[in-house]
Amino acid sequence: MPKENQKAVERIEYELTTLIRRAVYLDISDKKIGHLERAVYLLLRHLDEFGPSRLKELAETFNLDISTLSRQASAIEAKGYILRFSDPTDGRVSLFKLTELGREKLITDKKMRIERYHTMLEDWSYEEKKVFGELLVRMNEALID
Amino acid sequence: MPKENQKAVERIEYELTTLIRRAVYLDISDKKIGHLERAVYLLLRHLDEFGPSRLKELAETFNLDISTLSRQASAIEAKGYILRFSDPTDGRVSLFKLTELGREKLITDKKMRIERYHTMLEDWSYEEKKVFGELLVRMNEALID
DNA sequence: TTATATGTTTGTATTATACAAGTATATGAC
DNA sequence: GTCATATACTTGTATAATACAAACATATAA
Repeated sequence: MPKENQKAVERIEYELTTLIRRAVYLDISDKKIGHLERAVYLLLRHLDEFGPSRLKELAETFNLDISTLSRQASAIEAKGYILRFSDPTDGRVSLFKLTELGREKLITDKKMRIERYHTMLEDWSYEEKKVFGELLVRMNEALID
Repeated sequence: MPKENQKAVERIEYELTTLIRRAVYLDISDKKIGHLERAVYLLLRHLDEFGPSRLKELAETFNLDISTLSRQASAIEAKGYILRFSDPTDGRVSLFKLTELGREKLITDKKMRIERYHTMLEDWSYEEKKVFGELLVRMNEALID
């Protein structure tokens, strides 16, 4: 059924475009989840998941210019969420790692975000949530290129 | 199984955050889909779907300030994609509608976007695409608040 | 008919971003 | 070993999207 397949893809295109708009807004608005801005949350999450990272790595992860990450990291460092230290094997490299405060902030924020998703999805069955999560993983793989 | 349910929600939170970052990047990068910027695409799509609209309506739809929409609409009007006309029942109101050029651009762009999704999802079964689309619809409903 | 409300535009400030130039360190050729 | 080049990062500058506030035009209601 190529026609139904076409419809399904069209719906995904439509709904994903809508979802991105709404989700980005939600992150910016008063109703935003937690205390951390999205960029900060993602950076802390990356450090938590992958350990100490250099600017170049972060820039590539987020598809942003190194100069942008340089400023972001400095701002987050100034807040005390991350710590800068020199790579002992290469004096040019600044590595960043989470501070205890940063880790606490990340955990708190993650909890709040997950709590919000619990509420939003409270009338979904476990099976539906499971399948949606799995399909999102595949969608993310597809988006890498 | 509350524990598995928890894991499923955590995964959704994680993957959606990732998806938004990747998708927003894809819209900005060289690899961006089609010719229209996301804001323009969404505005044209709204006019196509809901017919002539006033600024206030567009601003609410996109959760943006009216002044922002005022400038966006002027820019899109200058490109010839939309047309401004006065509401005959209320002289304060500017209504906007698609021009023929605007509709053509929208159709072309939508085709390209859908084509890209076809490619990205080519190894998904029809059933998977169908379910994903349905769950996205529900996710979007959940996001409205 | 005048005060107030509504819809839009315009002025201004802020923020996130990219690109380019500059600085510090490392590496490799000789 | 020294110098040219490469790499990692920072800083200067420009741009674009945005919000907020003030201004302006039109409508509504007392």
